[in-house]
Amino acid sequence: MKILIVEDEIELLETITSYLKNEDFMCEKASTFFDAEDKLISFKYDIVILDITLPDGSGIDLLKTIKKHSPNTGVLIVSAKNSLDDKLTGLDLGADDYITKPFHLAELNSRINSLIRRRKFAGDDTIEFNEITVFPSSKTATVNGKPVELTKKEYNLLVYFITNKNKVLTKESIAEHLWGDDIEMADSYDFIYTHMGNLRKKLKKLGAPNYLQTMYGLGYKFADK
Amino acid sequence: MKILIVEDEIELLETITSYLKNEDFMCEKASTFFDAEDKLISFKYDIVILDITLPDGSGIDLLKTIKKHSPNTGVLIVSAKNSLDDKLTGLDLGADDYITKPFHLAELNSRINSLIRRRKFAGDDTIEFNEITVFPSSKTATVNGKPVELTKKEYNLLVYFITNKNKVLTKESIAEHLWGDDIEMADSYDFIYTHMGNLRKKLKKLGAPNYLQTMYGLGYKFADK
DNA sequence: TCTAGAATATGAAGATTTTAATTGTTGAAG
DNA sequence: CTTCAACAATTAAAATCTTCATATTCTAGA
Repeated sequence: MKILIVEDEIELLETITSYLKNEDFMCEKASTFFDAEDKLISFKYDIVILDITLPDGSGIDLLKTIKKHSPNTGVLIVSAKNSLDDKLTGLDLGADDYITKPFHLAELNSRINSLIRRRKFAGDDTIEFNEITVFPSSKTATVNGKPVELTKKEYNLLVYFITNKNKVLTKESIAEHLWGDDIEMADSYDFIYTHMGNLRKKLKKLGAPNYLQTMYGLGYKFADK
Repeated sequence: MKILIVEDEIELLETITSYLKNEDFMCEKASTFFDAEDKLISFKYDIVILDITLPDGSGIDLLKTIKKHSPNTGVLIVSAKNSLDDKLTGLDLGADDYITKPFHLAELNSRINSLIRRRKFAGDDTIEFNEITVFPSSKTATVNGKPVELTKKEYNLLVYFITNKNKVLTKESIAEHLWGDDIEMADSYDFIYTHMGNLRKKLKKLGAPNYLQTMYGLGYKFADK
């Protein structure tokens, strides 16, 4: 998933970039109109985060350029302006979403993810970890090239772990992520043990090491060794 | 669900109010600091939508008043300012969420709903339609006072219909609302027929009329007659 | 090191959800 | 007024998810 971030405030540009890199996106930066235009014509991006208030040109023109050269690229407009007109103009011209400064990075992240979902960019993309490969477009996965028969919950569990590799995930966060509103928190979470067991069993059967490590009293971690 | 809207821009105040009334919230308005303070002390609200930039007093002080008199009230701060400081101050002082002008009414609505979910305000609240009563706090429902044994999907289905009574809901929107990411759109939606049938059967068994009307080729409508 | 209690794992039963096949219904076109 | 095809309902079976009872593992503290 390749993202171009167009933002003239250097500090904010760096903040966003390092945050999104940490979320496992491939990021490139552009801090001027011409830099952005150049990169947009030369390379293909899945998503462009576009500040429309640039000092040396209008972001709206960049939006037109994007839609002309690669109509499948998703555009998330960032603006400090309070004008509703900007918002509407942007959305009319084909932007996919709009976020007003200041914003929390978490919100930016969630908008990017909802954009990915809506547009099904996932089509071109795979998520990998050693011998395991996940294909979001078809919601399937393979181990050493052999397909794993995963149920919906197991698939979601695997994706959640693989996209948060090397991080300890608590049962609470797993429950929140996979079940959301449907689950009353502070319940027993017993079912997670079951799903973990089933997922481990299926991955093991196809020859993957047990990456799903139990961190006693803390949660689980998906990692090597 | 009782909501107080504190906003000095009269036009916006009216817009928000009529929108939220249409979403079946009980709304009251306050356009000045003193009006708001008066109402906050005299009545109990589940949620306060609070513009912190009032001409005759600081919204931050109102926030303190709210937290002092009724700590369980949820507060959604509205601000035109771009300052991150305001946001943090507000959240530190006990606000539950923050939205920057300008915003779409749909976004306001979704934030209110997520606030309701998080705080479990639903505890005090019921949703009713003739002989049917839904208790969000326990995720249960009754018909003529007799409990209906509903599964999770059936419960969600009933809530979605009853909170959108008299509106035609397409199979697509039902699928999106109940299954969200977990479902690939443009699928068959066959399972909705099954769930509809099961829900109808259970409601009928307890003596409720068939409110779940089929709108051939369009979807379903939950309504009288 | 040993032990008790908490945390996690496992397997099978029970409940729910989804699929699939069949039957019934609707409304537009002839 | 028919016919036909799309839409919807119904039912049973299959798959999945959750619960429950039991077993195992882990860790802090004796």
